[in-house]
Amino acid sequence: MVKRTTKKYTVGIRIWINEEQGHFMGIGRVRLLEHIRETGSITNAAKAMKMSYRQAWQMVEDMNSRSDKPLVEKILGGKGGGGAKVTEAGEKAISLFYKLEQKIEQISNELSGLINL
Amino acid sequence: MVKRTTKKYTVGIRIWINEEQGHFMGIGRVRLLEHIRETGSITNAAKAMKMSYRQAWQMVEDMNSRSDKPLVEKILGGKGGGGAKVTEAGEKAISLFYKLEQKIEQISNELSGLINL
DNA sequence: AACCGGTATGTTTTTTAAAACATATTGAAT
DNA sequence: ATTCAATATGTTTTAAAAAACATACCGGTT
Repeated sequence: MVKRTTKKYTVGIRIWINEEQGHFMGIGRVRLLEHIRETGSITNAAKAMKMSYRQAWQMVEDMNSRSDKPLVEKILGGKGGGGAKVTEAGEKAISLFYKLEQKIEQISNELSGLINL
Repeated sequence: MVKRTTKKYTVGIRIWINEEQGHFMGIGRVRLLEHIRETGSITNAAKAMKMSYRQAWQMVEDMNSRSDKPLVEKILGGKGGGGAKVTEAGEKAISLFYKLEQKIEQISNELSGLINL
């Protein structure tokens, strides 16, 4: 028995991807992309996440305009009024993010073990 | 020449310490502790950081009440009206935080190299 | 050409967090 | 016992972010 602390502490970590202008994509936007993939539209993705369509649309717009290739392809009008789909570049971004997050997750656990308050 | 991306991306990371009830101490509170150490009071620390005394006081209160031993010792009344000083436990928390942050910093750089968007 | 459901975008309202303000309390020093 | 500067705490105001609302546009389908 070496430690005699009463409280239990852990290390919390948040990770995101920065583009030149700053914050580009965090877990929230990744989830949005996934919901777009599932539902086929920004409207329904937003509903599923209980966020406003406006905000969801703006996030997509921001990501698209700041990445080399758009992460979401938007379809205007037509059958069903249109929709949105995650592009190949979008899928790549999603999996990259999870890869990074996974590495961090494990490191977070290691660091928690170092706490000696 | 293997990569041909136009944009440059980096990984951003935030780290903090959780106590059982959740967020306990991040970089903001660490800086507050350091300013208290420098100035000898919550009042002056808050001024130096351009935050309201009220908020600074509440942060100290929160940290003290949730840690085993208080991180800040507050002196009420007396010479100069009183003051505040960082305890041994407080100093320990500060250096632990920086130690964790430093490890993370380096990992952040490594991960940035993995980005291939 | 009328319909439909989603995109696109401006405007207003609500919510929430932070700041600002106000005042009482404390205790050593004079 | 008065003073002083800091702690302690309640109340009000401001500011920023999110949500809500409203409406125009778009283009296959019928």
